[in-house]
Amino acid sequence: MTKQFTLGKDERLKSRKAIDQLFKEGQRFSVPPFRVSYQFTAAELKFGITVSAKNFKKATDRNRVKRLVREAWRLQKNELQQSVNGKNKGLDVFLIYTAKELPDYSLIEGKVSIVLKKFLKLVNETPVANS
RNA sequence: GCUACAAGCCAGGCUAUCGACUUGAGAGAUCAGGUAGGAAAGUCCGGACAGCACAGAGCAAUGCACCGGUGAAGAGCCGGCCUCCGAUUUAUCGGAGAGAGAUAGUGCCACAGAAAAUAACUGCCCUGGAGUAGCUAAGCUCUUCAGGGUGAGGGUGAAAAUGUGAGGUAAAAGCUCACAGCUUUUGAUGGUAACAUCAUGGGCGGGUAAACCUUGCAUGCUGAAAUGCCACGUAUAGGUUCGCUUGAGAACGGCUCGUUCGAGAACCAGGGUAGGCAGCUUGAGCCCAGAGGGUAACUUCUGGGACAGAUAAAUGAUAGCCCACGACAGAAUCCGGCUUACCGGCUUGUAGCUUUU
RNA sequence: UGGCUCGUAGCUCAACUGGACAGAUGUACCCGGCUUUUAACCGGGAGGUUGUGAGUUCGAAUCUCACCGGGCCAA
Repeated sequence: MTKQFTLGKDERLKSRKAIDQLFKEGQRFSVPPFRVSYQFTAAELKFGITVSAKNFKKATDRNRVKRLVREAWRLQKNELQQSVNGKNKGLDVFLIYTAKELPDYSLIEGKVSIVLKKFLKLVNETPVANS
C-alpha cells in the first residue's frame, strides 16, 4: 500500500526555470484570495506557493500562510493527481496569496478545494495525451 | 506578606494521526535519531574565512580620542580618574559624559546692546588756543576747538575682558598688594597610570571644534551573489569611439609621481546559461559541576553534556487534555559585542510599608 | 546578503553656511460674495509638536547618534 497524503520533492515546483516559464507562458485565473497560474506539461502534478513580503512584513506570518496552504493542498490533491496521471499528462500549478490578513485553516481549506475542483473540470475536458 | 526598582533565568507541556528536511542502518520495503532564537531582527561596531594586491613616496579619505585592565579584536565589557547634574546623612550615594587642542590659523555668535572681540563710540582727566559769556581783577567757571592720557562708568544679552577689598593717580587700569577662582612650569609625596595633595614661578585676549581645522593613533580593496571544481549551452557575428611602442588599458585599491606588464579596451544592441559538488557547519565556540587566580570584566585546570543546515528555500497541520491560557518573533558562511521588540512567570538584591514571634 | 538614498500643511514643493510667527499664488478643505443653482471667478480663514526619541549649542527643520517608515541598486 502506497502513501497518499504526501508532498515530497517530486510534487513541488523546485526549478527556477520552470517557474519563470510558467509565469511567462502559463494561463491563470483568480480564486480570491489566490491568484492561480498553471501550465500543462509532460511530467506530473507539481505545486508551489508564494506570499508577498509587501502584504506580510514579518517572515513569521509569511511562513504561517505558506504552511497552511501546503497542508491544505497535501490533504486534498489526491483526486486531481489521479486524474492528471490518468490522462498521462503533467500540470504545474502556482498559487499566490494576495490578501493582507492572516487566514485560519478552515478558510484556506475551503478555497484550495474550490481551486482543485476547477482543475478537475479542466483536466477532464482535455483529451488524453497520446504518448 | 505587599509595593517599587535593578540584575539574571525561562519562553507552554503531553498524547494520537498525517506530513517536510536531514543523518545513520538496510538490496529494498522500511526502521531509528535530530530539526529554529534570546533576540534568529536592525546591519551599528569588531573579527574569522576567501579572492585579488602584498616595490615605494606624497597628497587625500575614513574612523577613533582621560588612564589601566580584559579579550582574537573593537566605538564592547570591567575598574579607576576628572567634569556636570540630582539627593540627602556633608560625606557618601545615584545618574550622565563623542572626556585631545579655542595662546596654530580661518569662520560664526540672530534680536537687544555703546560694543560680540586688533577694540571703536560715549564718557572721565590733563595741557594749550579762542570767546560781544559770567564774576571788580589775578584767576576760576562755562562753551567750543586741537593734542595727549585712560579703558573705571554705559544694564542689553545666553555670554561683556576673572571677582571682592585696599593702595595708587590729573583721571585710571592686575598698575601694585591681600584673599578667592581658572590655567600652566618645576620640584616633592602617594599612585602602574589618568590624577590627587603640598610648595614654587609665570599667565588670566569670551563661546563654538556633534563649524572648517590642528595634533596623535589606526586603516590595502572586495564580500558566500566571495571563491574553487564539474556539467550543459550560445554568436570567433553586428554598431560607435579609442588604441597597437608616438602606448588604449591593467597591476594600482580615491588621486599624483614612479615602477612593471602590455594588444586590445570601453559603451550600445543582441544571444546563451541560471544545473550539480565543495565552501556548509565542531568553533578564538556553548552549557553544567567542582577546584583555583582576580575588586571586577575575565581566566586556568579537571570531569560531564548537547550541537538545524534548507536552496522557490524543511523545522509543520489537525484533534484532545492540563495549566500560569502562551508575548516578541523564523536560521541562510560563522563567531564576539551593541541596539531595538517582548504576554506572563521564577530567583536574587536594595528601599519603603504592614503584621506576627 | 551587501550597499545607496529620502522623510516638512491632506497633496506637490520652499526655507542658503544653525537665528525665531516654518513659507507658496499651487491644489484640496471651510466661510462669505457673484449666480435661479453648480462650476469658474473674487475676498477671507483654518490646517505643522518639521517621521519618533535623545544629545551638542544661548538657540536645531538644519549638526550628531539611536530607532521607525518609504524608495533604489548589485546575480
